[in-house]
Amino acid sequence: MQKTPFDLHPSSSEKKQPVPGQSPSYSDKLNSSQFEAVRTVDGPVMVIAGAGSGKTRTLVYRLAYLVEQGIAPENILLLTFTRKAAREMQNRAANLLDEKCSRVTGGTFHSVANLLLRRYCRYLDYEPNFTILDRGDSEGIIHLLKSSLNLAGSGKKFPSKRVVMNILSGAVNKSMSVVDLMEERFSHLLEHLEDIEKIHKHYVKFKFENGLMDYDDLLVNFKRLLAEFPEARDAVSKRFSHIMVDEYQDTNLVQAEIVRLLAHHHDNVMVVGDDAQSIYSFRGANFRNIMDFPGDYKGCKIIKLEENYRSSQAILSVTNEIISLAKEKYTKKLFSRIQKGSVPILHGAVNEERQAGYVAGRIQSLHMEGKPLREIAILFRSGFHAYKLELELNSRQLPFEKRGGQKLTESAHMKDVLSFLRILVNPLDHLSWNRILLQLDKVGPKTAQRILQKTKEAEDPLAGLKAYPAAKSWREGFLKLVELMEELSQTSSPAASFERVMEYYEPIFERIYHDDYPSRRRDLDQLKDILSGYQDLGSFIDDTTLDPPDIPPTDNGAVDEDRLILSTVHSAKGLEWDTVFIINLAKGKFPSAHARYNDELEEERRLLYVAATRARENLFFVYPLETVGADRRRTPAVLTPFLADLSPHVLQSPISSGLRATPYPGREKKKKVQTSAFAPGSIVKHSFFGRGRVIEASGPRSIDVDFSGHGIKTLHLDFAKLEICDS
DNA sequence: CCTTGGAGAGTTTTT
DNA sequence: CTCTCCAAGG
Repeated sequence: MQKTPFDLHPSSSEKKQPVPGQSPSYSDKLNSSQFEAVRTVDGPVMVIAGAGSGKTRTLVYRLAYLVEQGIAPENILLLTFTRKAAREMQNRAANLLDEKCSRVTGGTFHSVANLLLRRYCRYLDYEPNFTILDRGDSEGIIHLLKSSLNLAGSGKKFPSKRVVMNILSGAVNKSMSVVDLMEERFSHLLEHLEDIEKIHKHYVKFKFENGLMDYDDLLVNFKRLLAEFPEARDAVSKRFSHIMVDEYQDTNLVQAEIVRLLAHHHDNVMVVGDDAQSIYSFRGANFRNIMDFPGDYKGCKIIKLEENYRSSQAILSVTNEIISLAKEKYTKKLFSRIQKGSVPILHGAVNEERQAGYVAGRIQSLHMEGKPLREIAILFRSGFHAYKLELELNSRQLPFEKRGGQKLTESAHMKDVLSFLRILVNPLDHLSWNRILLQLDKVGPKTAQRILQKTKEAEDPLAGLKAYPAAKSWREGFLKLVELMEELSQTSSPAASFERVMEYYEPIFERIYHDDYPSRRRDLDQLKDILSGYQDLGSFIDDTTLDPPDIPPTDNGAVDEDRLILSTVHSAKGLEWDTVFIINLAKGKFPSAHARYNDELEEERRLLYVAATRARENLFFVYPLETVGADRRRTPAVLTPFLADLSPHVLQSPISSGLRATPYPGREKKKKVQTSAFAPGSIVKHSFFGRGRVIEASGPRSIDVDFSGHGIKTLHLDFAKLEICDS
């Protein structure tokens, strides 16, 4: 695994001269807006870059341009959404100009925060060997706290660790207090407010005492470092004279503040983004950041990129319509000069099996016409939506690769192994210790806690562990563990440690996962391969949480096999294919049934926009007319409202296939409820909020309703299940 | 206090 | 389906 160089104190004797003769001819390769963005070196710039408008190209050329202007690559900071994106841009800039470009500091906010915190965290009373927690780890701590605080009782319907984490993390990412967030989004759980606050307090304490940081801490602590310790801020911010931020619409408030602090001395910041593609608000992303940028940076230059170089005009006609119904946006209209390709197709299949059959069939004919499979993608809202399709593709022997969803290091057996390695780096990590102790037969949560309590009191943890009076029933296993830990403290190379851990873990592994350990073993082998690329255990551990590898496709030895891509829309961001299928475009699936509030539905709309703008030539919208719920009950499905009202000419809808359940004439405006049906003051009933009183129409298709106990909600008539009650 | 089996529930998206 | 929770047995 190629690591990004990140030396904070580079030898300052770096040559800063442009390489003659190698300069790319910028103005030939860029349109005028792009060129303008590239050559603006100093001062704040905001680039509003529509989908496919050459955003990455602009960033890459600007990177090269800055270096050519004599700015040392080490002084440039490139913040991107994924580490892969950063790497790609660095490489492309290096190809364009000079190898030096790959020495630019690049990565996600989280990875950059991590690298700097490793160096400066002593200001915050953290030791530099802190461990980063992933989502599952955080929930594990919540679970421990729930039991130790006696909140897990059977009678109490206390929210699950997952929900608790949603609340705690949501509060950080939205820069809100727990109370405020709960009142706004979790009002049905307000009765547990006190206990949740209590868990919160202990959670923060636990992390601090054990040298742990979760994803949110990386950002928050980084911000604190910059805001509260001028010495550290000056050191860091002087280091980066020029900052570029990609996907700015998906940053949250904390991240925006980090940028503000980093640019404190010079304001040399370029942010690039597209408000229409903001799809991470569940993680606290706030496209207000992009709206507010010009106000926060005096003299900001705004540049819009509106020419699309990716998709045919036929595709853009649909996507422009989809997004035109959005509530709030920077107005821009994308256009394209690409005329090839046909009008996008809307297809309703009788059920999900037929939907899968339709997609697979279409793909087979495209493939037969000579289209490589890797140029075709199938996109969906959630990972499990592709389940039936995967079966179908398997039975037709169409090779595919699924992206998004479960990560390699998220499964239990992987966490088991990683726990040992984590402890080697950070012996205070009691979450990992706990996990290891629970692997012992006859040791459960209570015993594990007692052992840990003793170790904590001891001066030397390992000696403390060794001295613990083990009960007969589990003594044997315990001694093996002690032996392992003693030996591990002697080993030096990560690979050797791993070997030794596996030797110990193997029998435990087979006992714990006796049902299916053979299939899990593949993952462990995979982990070994990845580890072999590292010299330093610490950075390996970091990467398993900051850049967790996807579960690799199960190919039969063929490395470069031509494969279809199956992906969630989120994971497809920034990518493009000749042909794109978007499946399960039915109400309750896309938009997700979880999106209830108006702003959540707006985000679902943008999500569909992102999905559709991935296509270059061919675009298929597919939906089933019937779905099967969790209880195997078949329920009729309806086309997603985002596509229901588009102009007839932008979509091709093959009625001839005879699959359209509701014939056109019948489904005119008649079925749609108008806002006028809800007079202010009338009483309505909502499936989730109960009874409420209508206040007013807040938009063409939405009304504000006051629900006792839930407050005032804005409801969209196309989505909300509302009944009018006689008052 | 631990294990185990069975029933139940709840399923987004990612760093 | 897959985790999670619970109750009974050891």
